[in-house]
Amino acid sequence: MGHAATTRERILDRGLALMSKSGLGGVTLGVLADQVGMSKSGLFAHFRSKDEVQIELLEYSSQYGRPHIIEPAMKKPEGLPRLRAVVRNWFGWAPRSGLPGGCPIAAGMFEYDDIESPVRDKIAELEAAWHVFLRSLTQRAVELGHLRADLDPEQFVWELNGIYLAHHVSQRFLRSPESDWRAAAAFDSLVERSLHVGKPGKTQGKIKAEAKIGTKSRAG
Amino acid sequence: MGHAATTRERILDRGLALMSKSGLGGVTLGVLADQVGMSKSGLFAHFRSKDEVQIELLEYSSQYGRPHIIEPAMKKPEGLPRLRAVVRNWFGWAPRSGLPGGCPIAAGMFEYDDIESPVRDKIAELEAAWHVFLRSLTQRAVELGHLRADLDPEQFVWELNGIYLAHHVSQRFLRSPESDWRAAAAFDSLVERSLHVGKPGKTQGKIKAEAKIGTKSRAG
DNA sequence: GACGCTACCGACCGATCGTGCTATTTTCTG
DNA sequence: CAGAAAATAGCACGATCGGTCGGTAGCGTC
Repeated sequence: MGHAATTRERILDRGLALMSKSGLGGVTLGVLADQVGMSKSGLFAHFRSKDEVQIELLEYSSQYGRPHIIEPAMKKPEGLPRLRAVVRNWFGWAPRSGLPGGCPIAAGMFEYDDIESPVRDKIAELEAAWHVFLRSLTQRAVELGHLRADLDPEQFVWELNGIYLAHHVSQRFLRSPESDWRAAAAFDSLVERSLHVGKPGKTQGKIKAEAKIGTKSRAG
Repeated sequence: MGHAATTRERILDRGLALMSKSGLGGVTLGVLADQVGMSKSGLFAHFRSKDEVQIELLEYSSQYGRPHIIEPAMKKPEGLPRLRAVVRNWFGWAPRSGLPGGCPIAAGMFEYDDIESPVRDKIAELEAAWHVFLRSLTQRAVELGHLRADLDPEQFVWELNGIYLAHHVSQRFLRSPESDWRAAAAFDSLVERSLHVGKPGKTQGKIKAEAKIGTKSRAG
């Protein structure tokens, strides 16, 4: 597969833009073929089904994001700096990388939350992989003492994901000019309270207890 | 519009379930008519267009949620207790209220982030109203001294919305059994750091600076 | 020059989409 | 019971959906 930069790539390129703009459901064989400038059947000959088009498109978008999000951050020192860099590149990566619509995977998680299909499985796979990656970064920051030792990396990533989604909505749906710095502020706040062991006030004590219980019940 | 119950309500009822399960785009005149048990044209006579069906469905879902989310919380004392109660009722309200699929408005925000249409406007309207409501609750909690005076209610609600979205994804897409307590923990953490005036350490100063930079660099 | 292979096209399928127009049935009113 | 009015159904339209099929133009190979 050295440099198969042929038609298939042209299809995926166009499809990526289309998916970003119109969502996964908006990627239609007819419309996509039109965008690429070939007949529907000509395009279809490259794939076994529409599902396959969508799945490859999702994979492609994931690969497409990597050099924009992960790679530049990998030059930063391990631990918190690298985590910060990844997050900075992550938030709003899609429009910044030439995808006019938002992150296709984020949109897909809402579009396919009930529909059972291989496309859904693909989204879940990508999401899980990204989740694991973020958690490993977080865990490394804990190991290096950048984040406090008793931090629950799972919870950290969970809340981080919330900030990302809020940013997505704030930017793409509400079109708020505040979204960037709101997200940055939220993230910094998340980091800040993950730095050192905070004074365990009564409220926090209760939280910890709840968290522990939950953690235990799922430990298996 | 006194008590025009009957068919229109039956349509909206069925439509609400359908919308929750299949998303806004899944609400199709044919399918909906089938669900209601009448002909497509018979159903269509009650509305001027499909857009109107969707818009009324969104409004209906908003009204539908109110007694499950807001009203029981209004019995709680003003300020933080009431805010807590609303949030507790808010997270996961849809499945808890008989909507098998998730919150239709949340899903709609991702589905219609690029499509310009009156449906989009309706979602934006509902979202804005909810946002205002949450902010007023937060502000009241500040006024009563339950939350710290220098808290930015806007940012509070912004982050709260992130937790809600993360919960939606965690529950509906990932189907994680953890979602409920993860969300509760995140919310408690958000409240906890909004209680008292945190020491404005050097880190926080740096945060502000970065946020400013980020905003500027992307402003173009 | 006949062959097979790949890439692509145009036409077409049955289904469903939103949406009109015209009955027909049901219900309300006098 | 008549007749108006409202509710519902029947039907057809153009468009689009995912997908199939038969065909053909270009190409390297014997």
